[in-house]
Amino acid sequence: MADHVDLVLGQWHAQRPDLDVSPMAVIGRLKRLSRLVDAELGKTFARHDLDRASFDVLATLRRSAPPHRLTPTELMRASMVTSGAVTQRLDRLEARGLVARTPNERDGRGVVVALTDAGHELVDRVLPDHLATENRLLGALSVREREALAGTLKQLLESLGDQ
Amino acid sequence: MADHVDLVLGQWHAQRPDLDVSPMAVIGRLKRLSRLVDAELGKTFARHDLDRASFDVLATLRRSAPPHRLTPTELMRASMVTSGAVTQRLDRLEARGLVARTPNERDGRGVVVALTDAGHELVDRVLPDHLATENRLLGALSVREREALAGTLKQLLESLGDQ
DNA sequence: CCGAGATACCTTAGCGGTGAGCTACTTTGT
DNA sequence: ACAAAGTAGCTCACCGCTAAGGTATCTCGG
Repeated sequence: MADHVDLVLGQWHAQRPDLDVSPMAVIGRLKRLSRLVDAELGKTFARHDLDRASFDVLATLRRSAPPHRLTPTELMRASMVTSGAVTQRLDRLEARGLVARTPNERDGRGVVVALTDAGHELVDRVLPDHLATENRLLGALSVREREALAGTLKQLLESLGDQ
Repeated sequence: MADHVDLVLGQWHAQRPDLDVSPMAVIGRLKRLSRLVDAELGKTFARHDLDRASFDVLATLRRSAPPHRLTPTELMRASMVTSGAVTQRLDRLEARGLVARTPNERDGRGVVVALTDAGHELVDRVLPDHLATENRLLGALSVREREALAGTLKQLLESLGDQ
């Protein structure tokens, strides 16, 4: 069987046989899969009147130790977006009453973001659905294959200095 | 060793031991790796005064059979973006003289997009640099590991109906 | 204890993408 | 031959993010 990237590799081979395009077999598929997965996960979030960015914040707060409070800087580091993006995400979530900002008592420059009861309930309601979607997306792989894939991806992330 | 996703999985286990969050070991790393790779590839494109979107169009045209002409619809299918995005990408590339739009003689509704000489030269100049970057990003993996990874990703893409 | 530099968060202009909807043209079915 | 449906490409309002820069506060060496 052939996927889109196989076609691309074949085209390159025909047009530029002098180039070694083998890295594209991995990187091209990575990008393509990431896009497809993102779109699918987005559908699940939409069913709960959420988007990826908002869920990202709620989930990061939810999985932190009680009382589920983090600073915007901590949220920024976890989410790989800029500080401006975090500010805007929090503005939206705060307007919906899903998180609350309070002054940081230990640092006059800062604030602390906490899940509200509504935010806590929402993220706990979405989580099982989200995990089911993720599980479905990996349905083609055995448990052993998933573990091997996770290991390889981890190896790559570490080599690129993640965390 | 532990990467960011290992920490996330540990947090979920502590806060919600009832949930099986194992799919995140794959999907979380996929998203994170895709972001890191995108950022690195972007640096290479920036050195050539390009961005990912523009290179995507130029490369798609370049690898198609001579005379390297495609319709906007074909470009849309290859790039996984909407028709509006393709129009805007072509507007930018056309303004820079890297592609040219001509009426489609076979279909009065359509146009045909061709690489100009300048576009052809630019993409051929960027390609080796781009492939070197991709190769460097995969440096942590052996050839055998890369092939296995490509195979697993392909399996997933096919299961999700890619192409 | 003070001044320099670092840090936390926010603001804003600009960018590329989406999604809805438009016009023009082609295809299909009778 | 013609109406209906489909398709090609474009337009535009909106959205979330980035990058640059601002203000307020903290930290730390001298």
